[in-house]
Amino acid sequence: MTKTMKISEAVVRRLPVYLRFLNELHKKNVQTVSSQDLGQKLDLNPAQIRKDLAYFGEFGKKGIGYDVDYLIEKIRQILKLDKVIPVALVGAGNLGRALCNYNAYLKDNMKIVAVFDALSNKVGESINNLKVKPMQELCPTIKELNVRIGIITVPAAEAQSVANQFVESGVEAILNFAPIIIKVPNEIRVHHADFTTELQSLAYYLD
Amino acid sequence: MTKTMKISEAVVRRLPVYLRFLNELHKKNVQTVSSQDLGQKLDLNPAQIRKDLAYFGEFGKKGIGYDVDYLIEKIRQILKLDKVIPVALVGAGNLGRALCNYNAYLKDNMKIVAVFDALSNKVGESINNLKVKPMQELCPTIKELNVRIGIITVPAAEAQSVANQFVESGVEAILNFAPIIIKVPNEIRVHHADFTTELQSLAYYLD
DNA sequence: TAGATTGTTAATCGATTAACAATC
DNA sequence: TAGATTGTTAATCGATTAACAATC
Repeated sequence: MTKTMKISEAVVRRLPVYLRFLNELHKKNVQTVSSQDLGQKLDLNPAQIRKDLAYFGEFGKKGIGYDVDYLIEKIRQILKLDKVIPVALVGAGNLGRALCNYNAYLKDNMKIVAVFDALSNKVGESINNLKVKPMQELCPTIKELNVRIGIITVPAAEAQSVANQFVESGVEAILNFAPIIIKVPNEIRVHHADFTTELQSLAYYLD
Repeated sequence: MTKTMKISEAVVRRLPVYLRFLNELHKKNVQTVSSQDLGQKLDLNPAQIRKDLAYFGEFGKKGIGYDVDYLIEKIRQILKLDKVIPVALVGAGNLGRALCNYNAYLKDNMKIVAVFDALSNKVGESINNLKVKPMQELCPTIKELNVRIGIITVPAAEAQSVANQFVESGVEAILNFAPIIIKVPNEIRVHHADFTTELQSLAYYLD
């Protein structure tokens, strides 16, 4: 079924979750896993997991399940994590620093290769072996390092301007942590990762 | 339509987005807003916005739109943000510190009132006027301060244990930043805010 | 009154789940 | 062979969007 076909966002968002758990199984030397097992651990319906994977190919064996290592390889390919993806981050505040230091965890081929900040007292600081650069260097650096994804961790007031600069520099996708909806051309993908929204929607479920 | 009725998660997640934008309008002294305006700014269908709000009451005026201040008040009530909600955080690493310092932004009545860490060298540190406490004090402190929401910013390996302690202490909802699915009793609400997942699903959309 | 915009019903669209033949 | 589990179709469920009468 590897045809061209719009895969729903919900499916795409589950793939990294599968990948993460498969990586754990790999570390534990588990060879094989069934959709049943996966579903139980990830709180998902097994049929859904099988269907998700089947959009991209026939990765399992009937009566057996999925080979862990093979499935890891396949999901990495699907998510384009089979080669290193250079990422840039703007906003060397607390959150930005946290994400940079997480770099180690971003093993699956995501690598923050440049950090920028508008404040001159931040510029030149070292974060996880990266020197913070001034905003003027954003565009040339992004082009030079072939950065494909941009992360925004600046205050809301500056987020749109940073997004514009990312777009002009040729970034293809943006992860925005600022609490504001940023507008970009259709061909650029934006994900919003705003934890105040997350926290406030949690409050609804309090008794 | 203020009946008891299961409101879908998708609806609840949009409410904080509305609230945030309405707060902006309020600051600009805008009196009234239509679902049309809202939809355009937030990239949502106007009909959807009207429907979302209509689950909770009749907040608009036909031919006019919604009174900004009144709608803010109503959404705050719906999200239970009309009184202060005490929040606790475990894990005083980079991410934890970032969230604590964000406290200022959490104006809408979410307040981090306690921070914990398992490492003795972290304990006693001051973050945003809060002293980091050792894990043994988690349960008594949470009960004393009536903490209702817990935030987890520890490594994946410790996240489940922290969640268990939150649950035992009487926390009602958890926001988990650790890259692992944590298991809790049904009556506890958990939201996962894992940015590696977010970043990896972005990669899918690269050309 | 004419124009605008809500609240709500009906229509559409899409995603999840159940069921089962195929097969390891 | 008997048991397990996939891939996939069909059934269900739920969410989004369109349309429009009500009304400010």
